[in-house]
Amino acid sequence: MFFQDDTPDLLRHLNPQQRQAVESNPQTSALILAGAGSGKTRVLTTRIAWLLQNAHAGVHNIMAVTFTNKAAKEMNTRLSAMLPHNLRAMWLGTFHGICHRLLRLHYRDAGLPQTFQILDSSDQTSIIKRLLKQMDIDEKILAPRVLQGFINAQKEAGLRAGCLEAPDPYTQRLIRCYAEYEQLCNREGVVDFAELLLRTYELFNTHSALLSHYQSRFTHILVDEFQDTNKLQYAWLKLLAGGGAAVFAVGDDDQSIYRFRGANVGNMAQFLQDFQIKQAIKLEQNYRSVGNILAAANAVIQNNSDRLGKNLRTDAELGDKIRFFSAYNDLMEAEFVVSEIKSLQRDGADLNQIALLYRSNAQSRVLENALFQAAIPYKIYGGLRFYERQEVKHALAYLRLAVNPDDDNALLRVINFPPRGIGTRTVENIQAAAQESGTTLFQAACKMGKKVAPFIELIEQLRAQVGVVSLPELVQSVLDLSGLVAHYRAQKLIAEQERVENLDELVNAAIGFRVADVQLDMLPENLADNAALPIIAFLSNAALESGENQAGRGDSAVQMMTVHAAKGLEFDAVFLTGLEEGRFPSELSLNEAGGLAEERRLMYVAITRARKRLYLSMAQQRMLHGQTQFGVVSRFVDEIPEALLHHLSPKPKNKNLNDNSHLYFNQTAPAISRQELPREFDGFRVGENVRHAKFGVGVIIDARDKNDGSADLTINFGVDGVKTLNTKFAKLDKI
DNA sequence: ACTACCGGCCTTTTT
DNA sequence: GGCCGGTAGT
Repeated sequence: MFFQDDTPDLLRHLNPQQRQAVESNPQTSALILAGAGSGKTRVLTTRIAWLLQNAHAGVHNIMAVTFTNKAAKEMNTRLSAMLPHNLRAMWLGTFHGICHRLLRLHYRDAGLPQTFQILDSSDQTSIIKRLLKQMDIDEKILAPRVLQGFINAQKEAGLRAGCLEAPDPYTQRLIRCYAEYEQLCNREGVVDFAELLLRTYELFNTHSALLSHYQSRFTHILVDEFQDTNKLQYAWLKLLAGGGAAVFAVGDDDQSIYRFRGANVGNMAQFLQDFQIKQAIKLEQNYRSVGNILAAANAVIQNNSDRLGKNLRTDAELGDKIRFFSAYNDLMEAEFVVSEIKSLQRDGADLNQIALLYRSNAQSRVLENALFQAAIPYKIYGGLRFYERQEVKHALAYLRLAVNPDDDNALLRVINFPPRGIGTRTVENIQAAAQESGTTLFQAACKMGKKVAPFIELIEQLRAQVGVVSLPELVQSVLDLSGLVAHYRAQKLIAEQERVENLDELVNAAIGFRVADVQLDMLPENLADNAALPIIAFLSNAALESGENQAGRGDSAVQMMTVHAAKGLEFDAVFLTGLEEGRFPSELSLNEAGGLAEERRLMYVAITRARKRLYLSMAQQRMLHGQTQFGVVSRFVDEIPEALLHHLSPKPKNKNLNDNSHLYFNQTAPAISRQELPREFDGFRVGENVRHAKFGVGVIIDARDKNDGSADLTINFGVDGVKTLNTKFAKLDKI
């Protein structure tokens, strides 16, 4: 064993905290609390390089786990640039990707068919709908999404239907459905996302030789975004590291924003305890944002209790103040954003470096419209991704049937698409026959006679090509023989022609697909004998990867996305819109325990995306879901020290108003002035702002005449909540 | 069997 | 305001 003497090189660009993290004891576990913009990925990758260079581990001893494919790719790229090693033997991937790999390798021990397929969320939804129909349960009584949430939550808690019990009939029914769902998936050879993890966990638990093999192989496990792990992922990790592996976990409790899908911040404290870590290492030096922005972020997040405790600092200059704008309505808010972007553009800003953020996707439309009108290029993230498009899913369903005709979900998807005269009645007959004989739909359909014969014939034709022709050729066959392309081509709408292009793109994806890229060191004897291997790999990849949404990256465009989607990204200028009570923080989150704290972390994530400039804006009136909503400023804006804020005012046309003057309410409202004024209730109108001695400023959201000349006003006071006050008793001032 | 229209619904999102 | 699901009509 020899030690390379270039270690200092590797560490030269690290600050003392980062260096302490990278050089922490290679034999023990560590928790790195990495604040936003503190060089988290750099520490993670440098740690791996350091372990290798100092021979603390070989490439094959390392497992690096991330949450997204993007993060995994990023890490792979950085490592390849840093190291002379061949990284093939290192396991680097998402939790789901790694579990998938383990299940493919040990499918027999895991009790799965070799050709098992992965369900994405929408596949899971349709299975559940089918299940409810089969069990004769009204969707109005038990919503599919409720059942889906229940099943996923149970799996994430590590619980099978068989070990669940409930006193109340409602939960009992949920459990029955869960049990039925498990059977259905097993029969069809499909596995949902949570199942990938749970199966692997159970596989390890029941096959001790297998577990100890991997325990002794992976002596170093590194985990990114540790605050996002759920209970099952943590248990999985603990099990795998149980042989004494050193776990290097990097995370930021202040950026935990996925509790709603099972992420458990408590895992960080649990980890410190379970792995006997004396103290977490904190990275508190921020390299991203100017001083004022960082100060605002720190001020907001300080309102949360139960933090592990961390305060970011920077050596950067203070920079501009944070600009705040209160618009009369959502249209004017969008107008404001447009004019500021134009001004940034005049100053030579790169549009790619401008982000337009919002709490929920529904808010994007008005903003998009305004940008479009102003001819400012924009790119919206978070729409449908490639493999989620219906035409692509249709094509993949045929492909699935070619590998496994027992995939009922895939069969139902395309048995009559494109339309071939197999209606609901016929499908019901097939389903009844299948249930009767306990077979899959395909098996039942084969005995149905001439109505479905052409479809069966089509599937058989595709099956016959498996292993005979190449993957891209098979995809092409699917498109031709199924009539999918012909169907879309026959449509007049331009949107349908785009679908043809997407299907062509699918063939390209198949051409570019390398099995080796996905299933790195799958044991040859396991699958090499199976002619369906390339197709299975291609389908699994489609489900796990769902397709990059990054096309058109080259042209310069304003980046539009939800705050969630912005996590991990950074921009020179950030517009954070819709800062109203009820929107951000979201009304729905306020009802649940810990909901407000999570919204505040979301606000913290949003603020810390900005490098140089941050704009905050709100709309006093907003059209949402077809009705006008009235809003007061978000409490999160109030949590930012006044000294950091610069209030901008709406500028009435042809008037030169002092920018430092106070906010103008209702001064200019071109979009609204066309409307009639709302009815008066004892001198007040719905939508107006009022001031109350105790509750402060609020907005009237509803009014009701009493018969004595007074009126009951329902007023939203923001932080102080919604109150109903009578004009005769409450002292209310119009403002 | 298929299409066209009406009514209810609505966080956040990755795998 | 837009999507999905159910229903009525061809």
